[in-house]
Amino acid sequence: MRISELAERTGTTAKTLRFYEESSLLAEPARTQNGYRDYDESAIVRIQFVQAGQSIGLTLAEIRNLIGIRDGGASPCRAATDLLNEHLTAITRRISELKILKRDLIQLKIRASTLDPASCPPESICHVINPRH
Amino acid sequence: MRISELAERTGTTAKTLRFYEESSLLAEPARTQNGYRDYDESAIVRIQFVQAGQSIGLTLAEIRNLIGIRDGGASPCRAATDLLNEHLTAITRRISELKILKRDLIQLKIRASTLDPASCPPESICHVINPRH
DNA sequence: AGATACCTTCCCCTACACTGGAAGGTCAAG
DNA sequence: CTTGACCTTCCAGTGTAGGGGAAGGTATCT
Repeated sequence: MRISELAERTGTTAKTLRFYEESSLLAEPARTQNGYRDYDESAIVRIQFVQAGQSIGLTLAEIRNLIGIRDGGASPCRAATDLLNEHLTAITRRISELKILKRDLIQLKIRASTLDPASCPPESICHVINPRH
Repeated sequence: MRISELAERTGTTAKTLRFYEESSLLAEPARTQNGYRDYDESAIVRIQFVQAGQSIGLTLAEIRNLIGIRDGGASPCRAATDLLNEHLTAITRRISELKILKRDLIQLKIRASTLDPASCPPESICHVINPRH
């Protein structure tokens, strides 16, 4: 199949598929006589793997790494599990950072409602944002 | 004071201060005879405002916008409050996205523990990540 | 023969907040 | 007189995941 059919069947664009190939996420396909890329069905599975990885927050570099392990003949399942754990830790940390930030923003809002804009000293730009002044 | 002193007193770098000036976050300071930047104390307050904005998650573009309103003669307090509300909404949404992602990752981990890496079909790259296969 | 809908490679652009480094000027100490 | 620590401007690169568009080739329909 040609590139735009593959793009349509995987819900992406031809541009993205060329980019994936360039990024070693997708093997170079066969070419027809006239130089067009000619994919077989296995390309679909490969792209779905990339998409599955992205949907759980893996970067293309991490996905490429897993593909590399598989292409090296080994099973990437262990590496994948490690990645999962890393991401879980990072996400958990990120969630608590965001919760703290959210609390701070709410505090700032409460404080802002007690302040009079007219009394905001120009040199501090804005006393809502800059509570030091 | 010279640029490296200002950098030290605000916990940043000379490079960053030049970048802020270039980005219209910091007014062009006076220059000494030899062309060195010569800051007065007001620069410190300005930089603290930028840092206060950053610490609550504002982008430099948003901070520049608030500064622009102040420099236009108005009080940016209203705009700042609007920004606060926007960010609150975005952060709240982001937190729930991350929570969903976290649940998904945990599900994937549980599933992974029931799978045998040896039985992972090579064409699906990794059955931990790609549950379709 | 011409329109159109594909396809190819190539290079640059996006946002974000800086950071690195080159090439050169200035100043005080030893 | 030179060393070292500053300072200046300017250009380019970082990482992420593509997107825009040019210039040109190809296949099909009418």
